[in-house]
Amino acid sequence: MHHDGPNECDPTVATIKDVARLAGVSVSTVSRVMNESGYVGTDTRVKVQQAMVQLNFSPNDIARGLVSKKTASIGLLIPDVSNPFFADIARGTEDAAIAQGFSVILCNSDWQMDRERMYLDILRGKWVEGVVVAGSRSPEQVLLKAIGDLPFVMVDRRAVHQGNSVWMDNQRGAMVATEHLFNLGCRHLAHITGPEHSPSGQARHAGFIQAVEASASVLQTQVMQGDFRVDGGYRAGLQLLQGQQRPDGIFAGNDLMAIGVIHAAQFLGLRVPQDVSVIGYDNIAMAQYVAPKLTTIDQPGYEMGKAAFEMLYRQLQSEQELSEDVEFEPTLVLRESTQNRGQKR
Amino acid sequence: MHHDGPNECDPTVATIKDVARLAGVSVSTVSRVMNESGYVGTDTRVKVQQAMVQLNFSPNDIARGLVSKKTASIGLLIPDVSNPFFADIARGTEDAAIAQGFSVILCNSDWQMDRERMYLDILRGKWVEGVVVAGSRSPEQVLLKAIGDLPFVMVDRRAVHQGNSVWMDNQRGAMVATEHLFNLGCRHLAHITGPEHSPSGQARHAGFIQAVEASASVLQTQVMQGDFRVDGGYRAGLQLLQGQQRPDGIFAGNDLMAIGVIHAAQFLGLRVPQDVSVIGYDNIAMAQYVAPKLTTIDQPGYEMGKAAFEMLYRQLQSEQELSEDVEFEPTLVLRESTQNRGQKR
DNA sequence: ATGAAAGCGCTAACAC
DNA sequence: GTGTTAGCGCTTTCAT
Repeated sequence: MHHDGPNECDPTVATIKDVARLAGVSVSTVSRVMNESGYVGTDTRVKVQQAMVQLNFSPNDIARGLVSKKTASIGLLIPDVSNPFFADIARGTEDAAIAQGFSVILCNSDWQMDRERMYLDILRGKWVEGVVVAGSRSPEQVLLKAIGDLPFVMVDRRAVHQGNSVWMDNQRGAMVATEHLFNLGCRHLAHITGPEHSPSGQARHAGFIQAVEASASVLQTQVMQGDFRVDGGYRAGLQLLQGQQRPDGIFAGNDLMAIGVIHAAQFLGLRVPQDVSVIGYDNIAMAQYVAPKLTTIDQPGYEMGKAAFEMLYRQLQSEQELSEDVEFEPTLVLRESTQNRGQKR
Repeated sequence: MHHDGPNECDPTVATIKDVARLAGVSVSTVSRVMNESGYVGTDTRVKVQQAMVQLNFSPNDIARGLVSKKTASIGLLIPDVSNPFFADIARGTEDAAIAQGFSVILCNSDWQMDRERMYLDILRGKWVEGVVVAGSRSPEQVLLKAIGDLPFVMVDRRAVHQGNSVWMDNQRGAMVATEHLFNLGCRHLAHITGPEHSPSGQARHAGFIQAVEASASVLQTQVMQGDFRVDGGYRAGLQLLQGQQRPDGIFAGNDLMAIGVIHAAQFLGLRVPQDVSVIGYDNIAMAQYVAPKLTTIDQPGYEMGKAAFEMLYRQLQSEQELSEDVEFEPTLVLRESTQNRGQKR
């Protein structure tokens, strides 16, 4: 028999059995004291607890999960953690999760549907209790199908059929941005969109259009396709700023592209904001460190991630699938890249 | 009996038993076909596979892990994902992990030892197969004790007693940075350090000192305490630049502080690099978008994270604890924030 | 108040 | 080739 004596210093981890043996009780009693379930005599409890510390016992969550079907872990499916916005979401989600004793499994999909599907399958196999999906650009039906019966909450995108998403009204945020430009006296507005299938990009585009149409004065407008990256903003900015009708106000679909636009302007010898105002979207950390400091619409990634987990957690507790969507307000962050038309400096 | 008929559309997930029943074979046969272990007749294999797809079967990794002691998951213990450097590490680690079918559990410690300890305990309970620890500032002995017998690799810090760390020679990188300043003709050098207990900060400080001492010409030098954040760099920069002996070259312990220094200089009406050259460390994405673009020492977070997982994986395969440390070369990234003393522009 | 025993979903000898 | 059986570490009735 290969029984290790309980006081032997063995390299293998102590199990509930070892504790039981050492304490001279049954495994169920040990189980009771760890879970504080059922009645246990004070003296036995003490004996067991001593045995636990003596053996440096820590329960095997895997075995526990097998029985209870609870793993105290969730999946976080995002396009890319090295994108600051998603990194913030990740941090918010993880903070909220650990506060409830949950762990989060990180999955980077790079916006690819097949990777999302793959991760979802893996997560299911690991019996995560739910999943936070952020920034997906996949068609809703396909995505929902891949999620299957996993409890989930969606971030940065509104799920049409569900009451479980955390989002911002990107359209309204875009309107705020556009109106800001208009209020500054800009009359020739341009917008640089996100990549083609980005829901948030589309919403922002729609907001730009809506704000422009709502405005009384006739405006000239241009729209250019971007990609949410500095380079795309730079290229679009170059084209816009060299065109026949140079815009006096540019709303870039996100901060990265706004930074690209500013570079383009500087390359062309144009001054921001004197010659052209530029506003971004997201309010990434970098926005306050570039020159000129970027005016933008704030998108609170950390809070959104936090809210997402909390929403998921509520779902898990109550067994009811739908709760109320959480909506964040887009707020204008005024900095140096926009200024009143004609204002000197 | 609550047996669900195999063709009934039940909400509960199919198990290996259900597959076995549907295919009319035993569970071990099913197990054999999923694991491609042992002999299975072609016809039986087909039957089983059909049953699997029909039931949309996917094996329960929890149960599997209970038996095999393998969970195909690791922990990633970092201070903060919203720090771009660690986000890059996270991405690199995750990419390398998923390539081997491993999942990574994200843990943010905020540099706090007790959080590190807490996460390590949780990870142990979840039976992760190993852990990648990056950026810790805890005393080595304490940290190693908390890690216990978990296989691990350390990133951004060299473990004294182990042969399992991925790191950069920060001291040498700092020497490169300092020498660059010196070669540019700077004669009054200043260094802004990281927070007190940061190993990388200390190494960079040491490198600065060493480079200065190695230089033949007598130099004036100053060292100021920083905190690795923009604000700390700003404050230190202000003090340095307003002092009696204004430095003509500043080596900031990281890029964030370098950006702070540049802001301080601009606030004081000083030009960078004409009046003072500034060099950072890390080469974060932001470095190329600030004005002037930051000269810095590159630290390849993504590659380091990738290397870390691969090293851990090798360890797990070979059962041997020690392999060779992986060392990355610090490389100078020349941009606009440094220039030859006296050079006009 | 405590123990015995069944079983979570799967793997791995060991039989046949 | 395929089935039987005994666990993995734990929870949970059900007795006692």
